[in-house]
Formats: sequence, structure tokens, C-alpha cells
Amino acid sequence: MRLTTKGRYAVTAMLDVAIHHSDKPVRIAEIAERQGISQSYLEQLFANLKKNGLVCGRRGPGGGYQLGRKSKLITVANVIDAVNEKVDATRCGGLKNCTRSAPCLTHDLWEDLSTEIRGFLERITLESLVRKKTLAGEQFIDYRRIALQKKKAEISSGSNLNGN
Amino acid sequence: MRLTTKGRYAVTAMLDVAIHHSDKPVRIAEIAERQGISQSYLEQLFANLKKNGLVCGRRGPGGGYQLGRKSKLITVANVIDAVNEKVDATRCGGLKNCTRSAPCLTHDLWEDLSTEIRGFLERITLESLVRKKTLAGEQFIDYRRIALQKKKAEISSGSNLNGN
DNA sequence: CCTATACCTGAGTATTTTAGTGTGTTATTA
DNA sequence: TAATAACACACTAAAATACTCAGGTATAGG
Repeated sequence: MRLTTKGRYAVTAMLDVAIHHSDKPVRIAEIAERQGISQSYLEQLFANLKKNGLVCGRRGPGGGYQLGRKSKLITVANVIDAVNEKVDATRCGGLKNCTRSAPCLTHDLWEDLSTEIRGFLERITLESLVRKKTLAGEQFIDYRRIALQKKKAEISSGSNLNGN
Repeated sequence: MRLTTKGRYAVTAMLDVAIHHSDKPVRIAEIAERQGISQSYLEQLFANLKKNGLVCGRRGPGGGYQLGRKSKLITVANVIDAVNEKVDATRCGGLKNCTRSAPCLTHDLWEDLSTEIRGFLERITLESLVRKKTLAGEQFIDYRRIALQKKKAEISSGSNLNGN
């Protein structure tokens, strides 16, 4: 799970589509102008987003992009994964470097942390982000409370990872 | 807040120092061997970590690095910031690109998300990560539960765990 | 049917970041 | 004083980022 400017571009673009949803699809040219991102670069990003089913494109005049599914079902993690694609993450595929004295203790720690971060970003949906702002009155609506409620349910079962 | 392999190296190295804490400082050569990272590269990372007061170095034989303050007071966000240093984050410093039609709505959304992620990583300390593993019996001790407990207090909605 | 539209594809490129090597210098301890 | 290990700086290869350019393809409207 990498969190770079590339991912930010993708999330920003997806938010733009989510916000300007109507009967008409959103054109890439619009997004490029509104967000100040190169059009061709956006096209590359959307190619990956489409490959992952996060958007669907409609060609020809009046065409553009629409969300591939409900914004409620699109997480920030989904978007970031779509544009980063293929992060082998571990560097040691279970066997390599980890033959040293301590059998990769800190590596496991990082893995756990990484899992936490991922889980966090999986709980944040486009919908929750958009809703937070469009209901301008309350400043923090918010999805943390919602995530917490969900967590409460999960926790009894005890989320854990395997050891190694 | 970028989350790259560089940050992972830094966190990994800091964890290594935190784990192998004793009267003697931890040598960079040790860390390099245990974690399979280039020694000179680690030296560069530690230069930044030191600049931010996260570690302090001791020269000469028997020297090495120690944590600059208690592991309880060192967050993952601290470490990542130290090695990434100077991420202007916004790209538009409040004035630039954002002169377009919508005054940077999605930008604000990303900012909020970014703040959330940062807050999340600020709640995870080296101590919590190390404790989780050294108490090897229970597999997930864990800081999520602790964070949740804290959250519950904030929200002031007492309820308890339910099955899943 | 034609044409403008807007998605789609792929190749190429400049800049930045990552990850590392290499050569020293300085402080400290034994 | 000699070994040690931090510290400092210059340099490099490879990768990722952030584009540009040059086309191709499906589609709606005239």
C-alpha cells in the first residue's frame, strides 16, 4: 500500500466524478481543467481505474466517465490500488533476506502496520468523503463514527493475522 | 504524508533500534545486516532521523544509535516525516490552481482524508508496535482495541461488543 | 454517411525519487 | 595510537512520476 501523489490524483479525480454525477457522464477534459491535472495523464489513470471496474467510460459526444458502482462501495484503498497496481509489498517473499538472526521480526511488525493502514483506507468510501462536505453544516459528520460502529461489531470475533 | 518504501525502511530501522535497546547503542552495521538494507543508505536515513531528534548517535567503539526519546513518544508519523522531509503536500499553496470554477472542493476533501491518515499514524507509536510482538502469547494485543477504547470515551456512547 | 466528439491505446521523454556505492573525515574508546 | 563507528558528501543506476504526442475507435447529431 503506497500512498503517493499518484494515488492522490486518482482519488481526487474519482471524487470529482462522484461530485459531478448527473445523467451526463463526466468528461476527462472537465476534470483535467478543474483539478489542474494533465488530460493525457488522467487518461492513463482512468485506464487503470476502468480495468478495475471503478469507472465505466462512454464514448462519443456527450460521453465521459461514470462511477462503476455506487460511491458507497468504492473505497480509497480501491482507488489507490487500481493506479499503483502490483506492489509486491514485502520485498522478501517469505524466504529471502529473512534468513538472518532474528527471523524477520521487524518485517512482521511493518506488515501488521501495513495491514492496519490498509484496513483504515478500506473503511473510507467516496460516499463518506463527499457526504462530509456536501452537508456543509456539520463539519465532521463523520465516517469515523460509522467505522467505529462497524468495528464494534467486528471486534468480538477478534481480527487477527496469521503469524508467519 | 507519503507512504513509500523509504518510510518503511525508516520505520523498520527504528523498530530494530527499539527492539535491541539495551545499555549499548545499536550499530548501523547490525541493522543493515538484520534488515538487509544497504549500510550507507541507512546512514543517510539516520542522518534525517537524527536531525529530527528521533535518534541520537554515539561515535567510536561501542557506539551506535539510541532512540532520541521514549518509544512511547515516537510515532510512525514522526519517522515517516523525518525521512520524507518537506512534502509541500497541497501543490496549491492556497492560491494557485484553485482559481478554477469550483474553488478546490476535491482538494479540500483530499486534505481531510490526508489529515485522517496522519492522525491515524500519529496514534501508532513504536512502543505499541513492539509491545504487540514481544508479548508473543496473545497475537493481537492490540493498539486498535486501545485506540477504540479511547474513541469510545470521546463519543460517549457506551455499548458493548456484539457477535459477528 | 459524415464529422465532431471523447474515449482509448501505446510509444516516448523529462524530472524526481529511490536505493545504493564510494571516499573520505571526525569523534571516541580501548 | 589504532581500531571503531558515526558523520558527510559526491556520485550513480534504476525506477517511478508526470507528463507529451500521435494516432485509433466508438458514438451521437446533423
